[in-house]
Amino acid sequence: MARVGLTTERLVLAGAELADEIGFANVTASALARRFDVAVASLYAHVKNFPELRTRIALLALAELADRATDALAGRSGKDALVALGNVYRDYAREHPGRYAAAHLTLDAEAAAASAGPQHARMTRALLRGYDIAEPDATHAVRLLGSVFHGYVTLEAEGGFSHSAPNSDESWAWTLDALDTLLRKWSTK
Amino acid sequence: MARVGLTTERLVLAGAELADEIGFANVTASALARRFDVAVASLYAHVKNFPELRTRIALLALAELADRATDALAGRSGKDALVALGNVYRDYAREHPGRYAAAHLTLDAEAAAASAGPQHARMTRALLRGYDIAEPDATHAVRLLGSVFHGYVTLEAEGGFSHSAPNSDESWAWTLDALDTLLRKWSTK
DNA sequence: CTATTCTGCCTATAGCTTTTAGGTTAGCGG
DNA sequence: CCGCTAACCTAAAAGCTATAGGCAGAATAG
Repeated sequence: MARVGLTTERLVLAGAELADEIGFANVTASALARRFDVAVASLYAHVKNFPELRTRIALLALAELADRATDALAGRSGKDALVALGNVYRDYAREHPGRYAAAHLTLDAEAAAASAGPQHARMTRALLRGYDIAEPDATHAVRLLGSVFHGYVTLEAEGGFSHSAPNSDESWAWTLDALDTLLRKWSTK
Repeated sequence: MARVGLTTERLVLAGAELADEIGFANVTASALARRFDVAVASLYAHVKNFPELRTRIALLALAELADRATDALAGRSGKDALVALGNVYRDYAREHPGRYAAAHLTLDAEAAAASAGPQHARMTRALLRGYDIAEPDATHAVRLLGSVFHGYVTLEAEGGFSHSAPNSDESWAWTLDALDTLLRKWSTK
């Protein structure tokens, strides 16, 4: 029988695409098998079990996000960097809703440590250097930025901002503006 | 055979409790049937199907949250009200993680309209009256507050803020402080 | 170029879940 | 006490995860 050439990587990537199409919660081993036109049991040669596949998709998403964030921050600082980083998360969530959801799968300790998660915190902290904020305010600010980015993006995805004027792009710009003034206010400069 | 006395309400309530114990995603019709020591098929006399049960749990959570928010806002204004409302969401999410997750289930249009969702937006808007912010800034601010509250609470639940000093309570207080100064700055007063 | 080994994918199977169809019986209204 | 409603049942179909073991295509050794 024609071999399809499955590998763990291809499975994870296909799972990520499937997540974007039908939602991360609906990514099932059988759906994945159907997509490769392969028996479900064949997948188990490449992934230990289904939860493992899900965390691998999460790790992929976190890594892709970290790549984009690294690019976006290169050569920028201050509000420029703030806007760029915020847009990385928002754009990624809109282009790849399933992957974005996967990125917020709760990982066990080892997986979390091996993931690009800590890198995200470091990048946000790096962004704050442009505002010159001392500890412990810097940590608080990292958490605030993470909360706003994640909260805005998920509420937007739920459709929370689409039912009334003004449109979401305006609120997003306003929000980034507000964060910038807030951070400048806390600056020790 | 001894009748247990199932009703839709009891099922939904038990589902909500189950969600808090094992996670909203793990609330299954069979788990619910086991909890009542009843055959699974018996549930279908009280709920049309499983998705309906999930949305009913979501509606319950949204209503409970709205109740708490109403109480919290009564007689308060300004930063006092801001802190009270924020704490409603954070405390609810920590006491009832499964219900909180349920509250962010994406509902179809009719269910969403019939839910307490819009009420939450109205309450946040009411809170802003203490800051006297004109449109369209008020709408932007409603969305910002929603984003911060939801984002902070979910990142905290994921364990994102528990791995390093300062502890989460301090960041939360700092965040509410920051929001207050931000809103006062935008005040037209 | 053949023989052997490895392994990618298979079928079969078991246990769990959701959902439908239809039967039985408890317990109330008359 | 009779009968009706509805609460709960068993049976069964269909889909999902996971394990075990088999076959044949591909890589490798000689």
